[in-house]
Amino acid sequence: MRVSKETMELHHQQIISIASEMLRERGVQGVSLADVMQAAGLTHGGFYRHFNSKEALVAKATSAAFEGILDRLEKLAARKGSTTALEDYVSGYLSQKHLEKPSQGCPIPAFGGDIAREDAEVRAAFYTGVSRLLEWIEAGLPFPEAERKGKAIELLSVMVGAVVTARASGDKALAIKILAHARQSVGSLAQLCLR
Amino acid sequence: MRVSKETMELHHQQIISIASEMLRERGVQGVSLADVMQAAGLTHGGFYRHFNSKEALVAKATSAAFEGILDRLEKLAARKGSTTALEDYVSGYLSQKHLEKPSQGCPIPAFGGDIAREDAEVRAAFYTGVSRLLEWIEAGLPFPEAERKGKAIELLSVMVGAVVTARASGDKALAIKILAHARQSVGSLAQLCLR
DNA sequence: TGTACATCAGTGAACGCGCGTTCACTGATGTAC
DNA sequence: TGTACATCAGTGAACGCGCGTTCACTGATGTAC
Repeated sequence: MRVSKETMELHHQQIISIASEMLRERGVQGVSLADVMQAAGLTHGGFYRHFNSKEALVAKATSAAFEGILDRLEKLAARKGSTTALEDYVSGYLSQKHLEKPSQGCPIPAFGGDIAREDAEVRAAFYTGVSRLLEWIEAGLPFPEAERKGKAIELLSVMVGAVVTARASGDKALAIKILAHARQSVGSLAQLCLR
Repeated sequence: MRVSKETMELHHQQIISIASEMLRERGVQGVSLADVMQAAGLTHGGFYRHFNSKEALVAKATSAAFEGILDRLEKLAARKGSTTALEDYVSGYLSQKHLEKPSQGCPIPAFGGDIAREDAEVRAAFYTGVSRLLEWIEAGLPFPEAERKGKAIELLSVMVGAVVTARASGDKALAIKILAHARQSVGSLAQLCLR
């Protein structure tokens, strides 16, 4: 039966929010519309009142995943300053918690590998997310402006690579070792600056 | 109809080889047994004379992907020396060709993200591959023994992260920029040594 | 403000499709004599 | 070495299942008077 506009908007946001977590846990092909709708307390038939296709949801959920993270990061930077915020971000990124709980974590190691196979809408959403994330990282780097972009890319690469490799290793001991070495590689940001 | 032992063995190897390429192109869930068997010139019904399940094939194909790469790398190191071989490997890894042709490339950025969701047999195959790759990288690093393991992990992390992020960015200009900065970050191995 | 009616969010069954897996069958291969 | 027969790799149809998507229906919501 029909629900109020407010309820519908709530359902809409819940569908996106649940999809954005499931995407990171199971990958694009691992998420089924029936599962998403059930988790939102709805039946799968109603899905097409909210989105034209699964791809459309994946695009929105991808944007939402990046936005959720960037909102948190921007608040953190406003509170602690951009460099301290970046230090916190990096240490959280390379933590065992992030390794084991992809649903709340970075979309790049979680389902970045699926993106090349998706349609233009999804790829554009992912691209925007990656770009904004790089800009936020740049802002926290204590380097002269000319070097920041490059250093931000390097930093993100190490972090993404360490998490992908650690998650994929399938071995807890090796995973922990990989994270520890990545932390060492990234070092304190002050050390990064001296390189 | 029945074929000779030699023919069967040939088919077996073709199935594995084709699966190892498809895995890297489409991910675990994107590969169907019917597609693999058709590409091998067979019908899908015969699959179970070769493997007990799709997972069993994925495990074998994962091992084969790493083995193919490690064989090539070991020959390269024997010919050019382990450090020069490593330089070649790194520059090939961070090339546009590797970006665009995952089917012949490294399994970690290609379907590492899928591995955490697979069964123990597949994870073990992947773990073995990652470990052997790290050992090969170590051997080429001009560092004192104590630092090598860590540096190998750092180097692999940057490379994996750059390729995942570049492929996922969905934007050619950004992808090229990411690879270029990763190349710069890795530097020549001589510079790496001085850090 | 109250009533009559059009709208449409959500339901649940159904669709065609491709998946992994099974199986009766075929006929060349491999083996026992 | 030659023959008779058992084996079994490969075929192609079939299975149950879950997928994305569609649709007739329901009844509360929102609106026009």
